[in-house]
Amino acid sequence: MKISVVVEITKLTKKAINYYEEEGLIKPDVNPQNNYREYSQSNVDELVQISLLRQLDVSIKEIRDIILKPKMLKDKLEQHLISLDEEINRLEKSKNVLKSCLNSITNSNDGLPELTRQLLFLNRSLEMDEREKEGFMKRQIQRIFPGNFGKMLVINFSPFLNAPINTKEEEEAWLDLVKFLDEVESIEYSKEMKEMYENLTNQDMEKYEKFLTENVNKWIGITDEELLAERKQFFEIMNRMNSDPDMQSAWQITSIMTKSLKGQMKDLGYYDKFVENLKVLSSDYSEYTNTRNEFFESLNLKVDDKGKIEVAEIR
DNA sequence: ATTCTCACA
DNA sequence: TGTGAGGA
Repeated sequence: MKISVVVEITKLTKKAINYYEEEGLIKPDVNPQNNYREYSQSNVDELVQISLLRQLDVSIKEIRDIILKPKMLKDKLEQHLISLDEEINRLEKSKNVLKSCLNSITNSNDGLPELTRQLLFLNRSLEMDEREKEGFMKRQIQRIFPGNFGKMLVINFSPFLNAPINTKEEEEAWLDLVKFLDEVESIEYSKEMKEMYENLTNQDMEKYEKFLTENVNKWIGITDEELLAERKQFFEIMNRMNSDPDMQSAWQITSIMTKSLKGQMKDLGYYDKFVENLKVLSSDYSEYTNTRNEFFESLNLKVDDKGKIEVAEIR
């Protein structure tokens, strides 16, 4: 049969059929009179097979190998599956990077230079190893929250900043986090806030760090009994504070200040971008912060305007 | 109608 | 990895 009927059967184009012959995938007879090809049924069968493999994105070279050595079929297809997976990963990565760029690029009209800057930055962030990531985050936290407050945050997060990135979700979270850290401006503390935190001494910070490193593990995988003990201890402390007027006023001041700081941090996107993404990146942090939040919610604390802490119920 | 070659993406 | 133009 001539090429036009083969086109009908196989749904391939003439161009493709000619090309496959040129590449040595089929060998139709040639009419010496006019150089027209005479395609046999087996030629057509081969073309159908080629067409199917091409739709699966198997390369001409691989198809040729398979035809030459049919034993290679399984091997080649397995190999091809792997390369498709790699391709998918590559595309997913591009997708994530692009998605991250897109949000911030829409409202800023800096155009191409800004996009390039972000692409460069995000791509580099994906190549960081755990050590670099940790360093990057600590530096940025310090930049956004200058002074002792930032130091305390770094201490807070240190145990959770070195989580490896394995899944797509984690990569997406990481990119979102990097973008947040990159574009957010550093915070302006209120005067009182500044005073309070800058009055902290190095010893204070060391104490805080010691306290925290000892406490982090306690909250991960905590048992019900331990939770109950924690509860009791907490109420005791609260009661002691309530009976001490100095403590009360101090508590009142800090509670007012942290409230306004929390609002500032929320406006920055600290909770939505930083905390949420870190939860995705570090299951330890997710568990730590969730159990702690549950714990404090379960206490049902209220601080009245005199700085007295209302303890809902003690069980 | 088909093939060939070349330039092009 | 093909496609399109254009001549034979």
